[in-house]
Amino acid sequence: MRRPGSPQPTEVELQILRILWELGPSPVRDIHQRLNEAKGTNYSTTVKMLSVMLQKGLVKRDEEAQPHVYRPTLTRDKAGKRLVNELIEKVYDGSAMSLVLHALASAAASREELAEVRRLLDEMEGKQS
Amino acid sequence: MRRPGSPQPTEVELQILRILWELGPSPVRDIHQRLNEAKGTNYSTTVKMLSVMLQKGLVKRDEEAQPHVYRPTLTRDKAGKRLVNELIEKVYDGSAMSLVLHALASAAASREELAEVRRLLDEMEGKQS
DNA sequence: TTGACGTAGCGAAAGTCTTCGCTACACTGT
DNA sequence: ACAGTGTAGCGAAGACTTTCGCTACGTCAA
Repeated sequence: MRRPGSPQPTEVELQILRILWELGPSPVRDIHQRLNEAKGTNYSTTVKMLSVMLQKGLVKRDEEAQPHVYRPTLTRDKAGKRLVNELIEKVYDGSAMSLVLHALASAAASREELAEVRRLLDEMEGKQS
Repeated sequence: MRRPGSPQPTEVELQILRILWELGPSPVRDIHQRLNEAKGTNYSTTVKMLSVMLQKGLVKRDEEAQPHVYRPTLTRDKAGKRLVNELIEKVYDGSAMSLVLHALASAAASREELAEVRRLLDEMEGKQS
């Protein structure tokens, strides 16, 4: 049993969250269109998934609007952070750096992005000493 | 359906892989001891999970040895890389850097580790330009 | 009002993951 | 040979996730 406050999104739920992150608050129709393109999902299924997610607290909806408008309760950043922490915990036994190294290694990073990492690195070193 | 070559380990499977990564090739008994400590699993369950994992190709076993000795087919690094890629794909829409930034941010990194990241960064910039 | 259409929802089926009871086999010491 | 102990495996149950058929309701135009 997962505790109510921190339900890790499942596969399809995550897929729906991604759509919502990209589109912003949307009615079922829009969400469904994307999901259906991606994997041929039936409309009923999309509605059901959203109702499950609503129950889990992964999305909220405005029932005033007609049709209802769904929005994610988690930002992409928050969800990402959770999943990263989980990954670090589960695979790297808590060593975040191993993960960073892997991620860097698999990244085709742009110069700007690398600079960004450097900046963060500087910041961290500053705080630390 | 997952294709046979790349079965993503499930929750418990990952837990068992971690144990194997730590202990090295081991008989069920040793694996079970750890798993049981961690979550009170029944011996039968451990055996079953291993047989499932064997079928999926996540572990191999030496049946000559008595009792049989299990070893992971994936290194921690390989498994980690796969999961990181999956995470990047699923949550960050392919932007590895966002993940790196998150991971860095959630890391209580030592000076040596930060230096290590810098070194890798240098290397990447070198190759790129 | 009536029919067509878009939207919402329930409940059950199908699929996957995890659990374990029970059975069976191999080896050891008596 | 036999009981005791450790090891291996099957198959089914339970939990959770994902799917969708079918029903119902509201709105709009004829």
